[in-house]
Amino acid sequence: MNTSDFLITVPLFKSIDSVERERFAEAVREKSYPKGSVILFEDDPGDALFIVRQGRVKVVLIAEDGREVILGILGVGDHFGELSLIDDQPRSAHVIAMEDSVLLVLRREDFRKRVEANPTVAWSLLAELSRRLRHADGQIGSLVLLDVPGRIARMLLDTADEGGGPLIERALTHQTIAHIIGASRETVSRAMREFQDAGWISTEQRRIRITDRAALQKRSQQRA
Amino acid sequence: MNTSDFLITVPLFKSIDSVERERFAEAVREKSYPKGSVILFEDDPGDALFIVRQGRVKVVLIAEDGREVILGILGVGDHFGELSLIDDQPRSAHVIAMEDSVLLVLRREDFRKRVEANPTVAWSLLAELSRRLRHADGQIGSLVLLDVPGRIARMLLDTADEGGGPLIERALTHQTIAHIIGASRETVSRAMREFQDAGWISTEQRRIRITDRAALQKRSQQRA
DNA sequence: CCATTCCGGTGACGCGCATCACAATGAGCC
DNA sequence: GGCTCATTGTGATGCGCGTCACCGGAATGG
Repeated sequence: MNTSDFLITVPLFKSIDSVERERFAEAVREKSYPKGSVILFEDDPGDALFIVRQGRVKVVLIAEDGREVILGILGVGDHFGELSLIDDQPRSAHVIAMEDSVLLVLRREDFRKRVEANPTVAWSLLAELSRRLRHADGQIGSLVLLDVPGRIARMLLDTADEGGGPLIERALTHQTIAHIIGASRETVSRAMREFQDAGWISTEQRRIRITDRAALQKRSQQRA
Repeated sequence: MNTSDFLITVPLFKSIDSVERERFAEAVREKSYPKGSVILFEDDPGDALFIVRQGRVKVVLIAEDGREVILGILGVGDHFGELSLIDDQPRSAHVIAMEDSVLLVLRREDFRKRVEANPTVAWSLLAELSRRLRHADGQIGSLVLLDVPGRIARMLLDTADEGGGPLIERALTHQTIAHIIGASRETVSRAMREFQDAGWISTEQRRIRITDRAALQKRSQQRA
């Protein structure tokens, strides 16, 4: 698949016509990152937008002692790095490749030119930032108002929703879930086991099936 | 001060000309809210943008048992409610007047029309959402990576920065700080006392002076 | 100016969860 | 297959902080 055809599948650009899409396609460069490599560092000045063409990356904050929080996991069609292009501030987090990945890179100048020529892209961007802001606020709420099992329940429901059904494929490891919800790996293990014993979920290697949505929903709204 | 003159002072509209500003001024309605009243409810459908003309409001999530998190406190010139206008989703949080307040209300249709006529406003909006997203991500990081004293230190530094000096006027109550950083009132009290005893801050009724910025900075980057 | 509500301070107690420490199973690789 | 590294399961221990309880003082408003 060529770059222009790929861009059709990216929500951010779905509203623009083929001529403009071709312009975007010409402006991007493709770059590969092996698993584990750092794509960009927090506090660096940023002058590019990235679009995931292949693979998966995580957006993380890392404390001095090495503990980390995952702010987001991005897959094919997702993009990151716009913030620095919009407000000229340094990168707000690290981005690391979770698998071997291929990214499209769009430099600030090209980005600005293209967005100015396509006002609808600005609107798509607003919609995307709104989505992320809602999600971030929800995370803050979870962290303060829910205990660890509650946060896990919430996350399972969210993941299932965006997956479209009660079956979660390619489930994240307990360690990764722990980094996302702000807990330890061990606590996640124990909570997931309890959910299984309670009959709320069932797991068969890398897959989680939600068998009692109502129970999880209830658990995700209150502390034990 | 008439509405149009007030709008000059609002960052969101600072880039538009006086003719367009007049149009905005004609499109808004003014509304008063007594202290403690709820301006909008989470999950309600939203079809208006609000601009604070007088007073202070808080954006909050509230759990079933009544516990609350404050996502933000907005003062004169700040605005809220854009998310629902952008993505047509329900309100993501409650907004409550912390003091007697006067708000300007701009309905969806007028908002859309005006923004389409003024592309620069879309850019201002993008910048504002970026700011909030960075802040929200920072909050998530704080909640996961820092203990309560660390979060307080961070908040004091942030507040001092936007105040422009080491003196924080009209400081928030311990209870309010607790709601913002996700802690209990008592723990905030004890931590603030420790900061004082350590000589990092000094407080004289409603005012906090940061006397050892470096110490606070260090404390805000690691756990005890 | 008194009464009521708000605010800050401090002790005691208990629990959720991080942390440490291993064991066991599973997955990728030569 | 056998080796290694990633992943999960589970016990023991300790502590940060929420919660409850109660106090004096400041602010507010009728």
